[in-house]
Parts: sequence; C-alpha cells; structure tokens
Amino acid sequence: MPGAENSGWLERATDALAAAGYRRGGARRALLELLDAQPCARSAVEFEDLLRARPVSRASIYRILDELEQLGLVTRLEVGHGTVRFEAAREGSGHHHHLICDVCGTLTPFRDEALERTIDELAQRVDLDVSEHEVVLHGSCADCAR
Amino acid sequence: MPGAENSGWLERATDALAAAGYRRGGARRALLELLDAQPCARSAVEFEDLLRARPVSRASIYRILDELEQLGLVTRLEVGHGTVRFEAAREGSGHHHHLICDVCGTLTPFRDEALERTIDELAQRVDLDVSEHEVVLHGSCADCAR
DNA sequence: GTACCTGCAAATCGTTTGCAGGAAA
DNA sequence: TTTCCTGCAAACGATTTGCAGGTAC
Repeated sequence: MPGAENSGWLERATDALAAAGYRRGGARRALLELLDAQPCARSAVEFEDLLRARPVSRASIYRILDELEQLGLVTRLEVGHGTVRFEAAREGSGHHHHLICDVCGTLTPFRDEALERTIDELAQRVDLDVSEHEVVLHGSCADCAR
Repeated sequence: MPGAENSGWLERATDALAAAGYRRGGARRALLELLDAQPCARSAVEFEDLLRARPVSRASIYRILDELEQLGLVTRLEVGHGTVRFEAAREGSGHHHHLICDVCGTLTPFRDEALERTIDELAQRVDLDVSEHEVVLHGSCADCAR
C-alpha cells in the first residue's frame, strides 16, 4: 500500500501538536518521522530499536505516543500477546485494518471498501457515538499453512 | 443476549478437554462454569474475584485460560489498557463483537448479520487462512456523551 | 503409584512515574 | 528565566514460571 496515503500525516501531526501548545523537541520529531514512514503498526520496543540513529529513551517513546493518541494522531492496536502496537492514524486511503498470522505473528494491513461501508452503516444503528473502529482477522498465513 | 446462545458451550468445552487428555480438576471446572455464565469478556482478575466461593489461584486461572485458548474454546480480547479479557468462544447466535466506551471503559456485546456476511466474504478474498475475526467499535456511550 | 493439577511465591517484562538536567520560547 | 522535554532509574502491575504437595485415574 504505497504512495498516496502518505498524504500529509506528518504535517497534520506537526500542526496539531503546535496547535495544542507542544514545543518541538528532537525526540518527538524523530518519532513522528519514523511513524510517518511505517507501513503498519509497531511496538514501542520496535520504535526504540528503529531509532538507533538518534536514540530516544523508551520512556519518551511511550510519553510521546500517549500524547499522539490523545490527539487522535495515532491508533493503538492490541493484538500480540502483551505488547501494544501503534501506528499513524491516517484518513481516507490510508485507513486500513489488519490480518494477523497466529503462528508467526506477522501483521499485514488490508483495505476493503465493502467492509468500511458496512461498518459505517452499523455505526449509525448502534448505541454508541462511534469515533473509531478496528477489525482484525486471525488465521495462518501462506507461509505457515496449517 | 440471553438464552439460546448458551447452547452447549460448557458441554463442548468439557468434551474437548477430555478428548485432549486433560483430567478433571476442581479449579478448571469452576472456571469453565463461570465462563459459560458470562455474557461478555472478563479479565483474569475479574474471574478470580468472581470465584470467591471456590477460590482459584490466579496462576491457575491464567493456565486454564491458556489451555482453553489453545483449543479454540475461549477468545482473547485485548481492548482495555494493559489487561486482556477472555470469553467463551461460542458459535452461531452466540457469536458477537464489541462496543467499547473509551471514556468509562464499559464493554458491550452486539451482533450484526450484515457485518458477518461482509466479513465472511472478505475472509475468502484475503491472503490468510482465516480462523477467527474480531471487530471493535470505539466511541462514547450514552452516559458519557461528549 | 504415576502423571497431572494447583497454589504459592518468586521472577518476568511491558509500561508508567519521579526526578533532575538540558533545551525551546 | 520560565516551562516544557528528555533520559535515567525506580516503581508498577499484569502475566508467567519453578517448585512442592495434593488429586484423578
């Protein structure tokens, strides 16, 4: 899923943070850029690892991810066993859901228009003011065929 | 969602455990019955609490839930922050998904035929041998209206 | 009697928090 | 200079594991 979906998330996030009164800091900027470059959700530990070039302490990673989540800029995905993953909350064509192989743990993003339509309709019928939704399909991937 | 969906989960689980060679133990039976009686997912701590009448150590609760998950008898739901919840994996009319209020944390089950149909179709198009799926709608409930 | 099932307590591990120095405004 | 941002290390809390005694078969 390359290309167009990178339509300005980094910029939107930067603006939103500025508007919310946050200052610019090296750690935050590094993490924002890394988030923007990811194709799918990653754990805090993975982020720390990917940030070797410009080390950022894990505490900061968690703090920053938390701020971003509060502002609706990142989505929290709890799927693995025990670890939480985060990803940039993109709109339109960047919006996706996940396939997870319960054998090897690989996480793969996918999009489906019919699914989105069904969920949007459902969201209106339901007794909750829906702000977000999440779909995960579990199973075994081609490599781990049963 | 009362009634018919309790169609034999307890029995099915008991049989599957026997077939898998597990012996009967007091802790396991107590937890199985409790699982069968729950309308929705609960955490290990909640189970421990609900089992006051016939105390079961938390370690056993985790171990038993793990066995049951391996056998596909319980479903793991990671939604709260940090805690995992489990529920009996029921079939047919017992199958459901969840609404979660991000303000108060209340978890509510719901069913939707159109959603199931859409997901079943989707599951066939996707590059994964799908065994299970999970949908969560986030938002704020009536009591916590924005 | 043997192998499994449990409880207890200790060990893990992801995540959070307190605090002090450094940087942005 | 004031307030926010970070890193470090300690604290937390959910889950897991080792071990010893009890129990199903």
